[in-house]
Amino acid sequence: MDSTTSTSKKRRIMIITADESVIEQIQNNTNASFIKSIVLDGNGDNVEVSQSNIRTIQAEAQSLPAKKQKTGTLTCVVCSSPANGYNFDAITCESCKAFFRRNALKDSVELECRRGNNCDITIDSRRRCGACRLAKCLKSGMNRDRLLTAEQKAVKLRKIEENRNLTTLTHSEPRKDNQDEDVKPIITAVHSDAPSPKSTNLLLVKDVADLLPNEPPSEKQGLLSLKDLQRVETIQLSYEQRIELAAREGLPWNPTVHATTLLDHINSHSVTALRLLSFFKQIPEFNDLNVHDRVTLIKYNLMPLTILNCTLSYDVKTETIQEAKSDVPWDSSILLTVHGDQIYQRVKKIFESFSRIAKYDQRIIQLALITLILTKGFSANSNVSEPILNDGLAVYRAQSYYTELLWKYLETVHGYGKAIHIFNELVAHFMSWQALQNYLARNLPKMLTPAEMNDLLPIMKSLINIQ
DNA sequence: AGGACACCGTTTGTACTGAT
DNA sequence: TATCAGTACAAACGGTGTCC
Ligand SMILES: [Zn+2]
Ligand SMILES: [Zn+2]
Repeated sequence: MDSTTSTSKKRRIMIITADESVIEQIQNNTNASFIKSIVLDGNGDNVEVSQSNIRTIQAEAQSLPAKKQKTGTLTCVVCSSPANGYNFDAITCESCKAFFRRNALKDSVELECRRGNNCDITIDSRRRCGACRLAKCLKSGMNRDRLLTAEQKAVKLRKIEENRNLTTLTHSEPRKDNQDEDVKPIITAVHSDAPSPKSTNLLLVKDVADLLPNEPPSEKQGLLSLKDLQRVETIQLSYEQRIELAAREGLPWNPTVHATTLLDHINSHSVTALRLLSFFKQIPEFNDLNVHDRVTLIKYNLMPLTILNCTLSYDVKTETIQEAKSDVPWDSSILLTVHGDQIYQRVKKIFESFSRIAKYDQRIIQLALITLILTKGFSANSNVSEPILNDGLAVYRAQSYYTELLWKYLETVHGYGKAIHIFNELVAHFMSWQALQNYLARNLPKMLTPAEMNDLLPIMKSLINIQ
């Protein structure tokens, strides 16, 4: 583009470009009040873009300082009002930025055009139709992915809060019993601009509210960094991808087939196990371990993790577990018939406890799964001697990393108090599960006839550890 | 019937904050 | 320092009820 010289009173701007957004940028490149009058002028009859491609603009007599020019050079690609820079990957004005932040995740039901989905969006008409404005935002290159997720917002908030605490602590001597109640604003603040109660985007509101700290952690350090959060997100994705990955490598059992006998049930479990394995294989620290150690960890730790793993696919309503859409859902009745009511109730209690955590935040369970698969001697079965790890240090390092990640995630996202509570719950119930699981593992082979033992899938044979 | 107007929840625009 | 997410808050909007 070219902008030619200007006399003291007039400036002529010529735009030569195929990029409409550039044209729009240049269109309104002087001080806002003046631009407004120009736009109003042409807008009475719905300006067509071509008409304003080349436009003569009179600059105000007063000389504009350089800084003014700098902030006024850009034009919103959505509505053509003055812009400052990129917002969500497009050059937009502040109001389109705010609009996009508030509406980008709404669907066509919440934002519906009352005309023909082709409303013109200008600085004056932009607020007349949210649907078309959002459509134009997206068409103009604004990117939903640039919105921070609830978790990311919580992380950011925590960081700010942490900094505040730190600076106030270092600046003023800590007073003992301070009755001042100026901690609140942070908490109320988040809600004020959140979607209103009427909006259906309640999930987000709830998320953010839940994520807020209840009490400031006395800890000064060790909160989740953005990288950490991305890692957690990747882990969640890996977990979701396990189904497809496992399917690609081939399953020894058809998960769409209903299992009737105990043998069938056990064999059908190979699908769950292989999927879980596919999840772990996506974890770099796990995958980098040497083969022997990997096999050892899987062989001794995978099956006990089933109870945790299943909570992620548990449907509270139907009380069934279903990992993939096409899978046959199954329930706990087999446990009751095989192990009896007493055992069943104990397992159920533990399961429900984990299930509550899973329902609260699946990522906690996913991180716990990784932490626990990396836990040496986890099966704690005195009868079976577990092989020694080749590179125990690497396993230990990986395990510490994920333990810490889990803790940081818990503390940052759910707050210190909740983190303690959840962590306690996880550990306590897992310890009782260990004991119970040992008992079950020892009993299971007794329930099968020798012939059935023979029909066990090889993978299940090795996972159940018979011999 | 209908215009003027207060009321009130929602939406929008803008100033400002803070991390990177 | 510049940039770009976010929050805070006030103005604008739009639907509703009330009075005349
Ligand atoms: Zn705009
Ligand atoms: Zn429209």
